[in-house]
Amino acid sequence: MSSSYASLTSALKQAGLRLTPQRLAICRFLAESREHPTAAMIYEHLRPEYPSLSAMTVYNTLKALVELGQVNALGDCGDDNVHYDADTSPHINLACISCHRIMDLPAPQIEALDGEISRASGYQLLGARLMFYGLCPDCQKTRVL
Amino acid sequence: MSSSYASLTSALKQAGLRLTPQRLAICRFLAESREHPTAAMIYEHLRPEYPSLSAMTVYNTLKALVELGQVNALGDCGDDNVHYDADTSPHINLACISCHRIMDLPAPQIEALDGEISRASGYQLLGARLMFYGLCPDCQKTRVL
DNA sequence: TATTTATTTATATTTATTATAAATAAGATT
DNA sequence: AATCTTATTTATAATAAATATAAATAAATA
Ligand SMILES: [Mn+2]
Ligand SMILES: [Mn+2]
Ligand SMILES: [Zn+2]
Ligand SMILES: [Zn+2]
Repeated sequence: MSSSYASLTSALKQAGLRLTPQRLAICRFLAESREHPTAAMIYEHLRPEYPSLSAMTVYNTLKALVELGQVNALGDCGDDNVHYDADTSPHINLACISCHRIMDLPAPQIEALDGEISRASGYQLLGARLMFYGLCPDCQKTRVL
Repeated sequence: MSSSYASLTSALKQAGLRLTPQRLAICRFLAESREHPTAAMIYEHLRPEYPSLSAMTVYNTLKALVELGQVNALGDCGDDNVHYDADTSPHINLACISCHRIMDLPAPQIEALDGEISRASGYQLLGARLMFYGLCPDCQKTRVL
């Protein structure tokens, strides 16, 4: 389950940032998307509705949300693009190195890990990005490699 | 425990790639390093010994080792640099978002996860990059934020 | 040794992201 | 409401990591 639209927008507001139409649209897309979008994907998706939208605004808003801990930057999944995840709860991201889709898997074990890692390392944990890589069922069929 | 020098070099050899002095030096550094180096770190470290070394050779060798499954590209840890890990066994990488060091934690639970994920998703798993982010004990003391 | 092939190096190019500054919008003040 | 002030957006330029290209070098083969 992704961070809700409400939690994204209220985090921005609490940080003293204005809830502009552009920022609200970016939050809405992040909250509704299940596809771990890149900055470019967000920009292209919103452009029809906001023709004057600039890529800078997308980058700035993503940066703010990441710094507020509302969004994770997952990094690339073989396509050289940084993918973002509005679901910051501990879960496994499963990326296909062929079609570059990223799906989620619930992982109850991970929640338990958190406490153990803190204890073992002395770290103050702030977030996790758990990526497994492989070939999705579809790509296993079609892939020649 | 990192991939050994021997397994890195024999993987290159088996792939039909020549074991040049530059490639051997890169493998040696990867096998001996515990600091999850970036391409730039490898380049700078080897330059005194190999003054003619080109950054392209570092990028090419890393790319080959990643494609052979001998090295993982962990992605950035808040410093906008891709870090590499010659330890491809399932383990947790714990990155400090302040000093950007990455340490390893053994995680027996992770090995069990692998099978469960395959079963649940139908994916053919090829690797994992497990990053936890936080503040290391040192940075918890000094950090103002 | 000569020939072929792989690799390295040097250089140019690409491209995602960041920086900068002007234009615009919003909020506050009178 | 009109003016002032600040935040935000946009357009543009700059940055820098990674990639592509091609000449130079090294290694393997005949
Ligand atoms: Mn996810
Ligand atoms: Mn590691
Ligand atoms: Zn796929
Ligand atoms: Zn630290």
